[in-house]
Amino acid sequence: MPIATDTSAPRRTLRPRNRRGEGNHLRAEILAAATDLLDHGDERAVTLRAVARRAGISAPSIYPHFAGRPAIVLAVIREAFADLTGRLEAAAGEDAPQRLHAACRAYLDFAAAHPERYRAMFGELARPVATDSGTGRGDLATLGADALEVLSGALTDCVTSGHSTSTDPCADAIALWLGLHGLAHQLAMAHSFPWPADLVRPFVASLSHLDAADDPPAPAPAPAPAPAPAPEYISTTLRKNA
Amino acid sequence: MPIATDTSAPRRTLRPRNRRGEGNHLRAEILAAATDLLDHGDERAVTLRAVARRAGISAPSIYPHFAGRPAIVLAVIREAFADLTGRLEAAAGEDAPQRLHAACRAYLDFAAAHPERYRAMFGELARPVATDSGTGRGDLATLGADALEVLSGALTDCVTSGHSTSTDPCADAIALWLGLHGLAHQLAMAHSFPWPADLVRPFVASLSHLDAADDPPAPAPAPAPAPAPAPEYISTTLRKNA
DNA sequence: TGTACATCAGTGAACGCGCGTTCACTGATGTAC
DNA sequence: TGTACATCAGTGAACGCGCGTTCACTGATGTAC
Repeated sequence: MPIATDTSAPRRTLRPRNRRGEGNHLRAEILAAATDLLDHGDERAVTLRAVARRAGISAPSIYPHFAGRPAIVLAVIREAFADLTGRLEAAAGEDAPQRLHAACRAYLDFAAAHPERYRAMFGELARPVATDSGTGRGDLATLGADALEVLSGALTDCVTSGHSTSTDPCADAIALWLGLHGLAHQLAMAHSFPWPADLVRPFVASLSHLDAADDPPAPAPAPAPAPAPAPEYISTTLRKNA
Repeated sequence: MPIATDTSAPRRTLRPRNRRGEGNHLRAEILAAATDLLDHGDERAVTLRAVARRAGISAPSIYPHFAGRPAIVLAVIREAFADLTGRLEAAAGEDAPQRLHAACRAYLDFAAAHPERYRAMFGELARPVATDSGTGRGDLATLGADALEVLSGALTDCVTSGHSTSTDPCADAIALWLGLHGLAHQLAMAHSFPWPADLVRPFVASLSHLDAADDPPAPAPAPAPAPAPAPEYISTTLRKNA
């Protein structure tokens, strides 16, 4: 069996070449092709040649725009973090708790909509920076911080407006994000979304120490809320311990 | 630049062949070699030929023991889940809350000790089962459930023994595991461990609704506990919002 | 006890493949004169 | 306005590599007689 399996796309179209002076348009197309490959496969599918095929260009045409394969992946990740941060900032609500909830949902929606992308983002963040130094991976941490800061700020707003009883918003912001990350990773794993909203809401509320009065009453506060679309190894355990 | 970078191990030793009838000993050695490669690189480093090199055998010698590369990875993951479950079950304590805390620490220690392994475990769990059906990936979910059930059971014990005020241990077991997973993933990313224990403890206690009286007093309950070894994008955010 | 033989454990060479990267090139297009 | 030219955008062929997998094989070892 050959290594790659995507032999179905020999060349998408006879792509018209950019006009003189607009060569950098190709950079965005390469990035889009790489993101597409990541979303519909996994990180291993993002090879230089596969990206070139997807973009409808020859492989060497990538080099004027990216130093090589790692540079492409890095750019995809960087763009994804910027996208995530933008979505978090765009989350709106009438008051601070609603804004916090909206931001959390935006975070989880992002992970659910682009599971492999989300995994790759934090996977790349995970690698020790020393692997290939000097390629500008340091600012990935900054990008992660930008996204996290939005959440952290929303929680702080809840505290200052009196909607959260958190006595240590500093630590609770960490806890909230850790919880969201666990949940998001879980959402990225379980391809059966949408996830029931009544799992997310109390989870966020609990970690944020939000007043229960701020929450709309849950549709069914039964002891066993029957998490139907949950992945097997969650629902199995629940059934055993319920 | 070539694809793989590990050219430093042409052949470890002239490995003596197993005696007649003991050929299946090699299976364990192959598994150990693959696990070793995973721990010291990433999942992409686990190629069939690299495993063979590490094990000191020729590449075709793997086939009597494993159907191919995916089968090796799958076996590594399966073994890792069994290992994790065993560690959780071995966690001891004088009462239910201590057992729960010990299990949580064992969980996090596992992730911190074998970051790439931990990531690969849940990464493999994440892939849709339909990718290569019939290769026995279904029971991965069962393995995940086994590990989770230990945690879930420990939390239930806390409730029945009156140490947890959780009114919905079913949902809280999910929340606890999600939080742990987020924390574990974070630990797997931040290579600077040991993580401060006073971050984990309140986190677990909060998610488990443990009575505060059960906890030993924190060493320094200052508002800003100065999470020194935290990864940059956490500590940065904290500093900004502190 | 000796010997032929079946089986086991593992090897070495070879295959075709996709990969990353290089090199010299081609044709279009804007610009200087 | 016309024309030579520099530059730009991108190509096609080729390289050496490691990969997964196959095939026929080799030598040791236990076993039947």
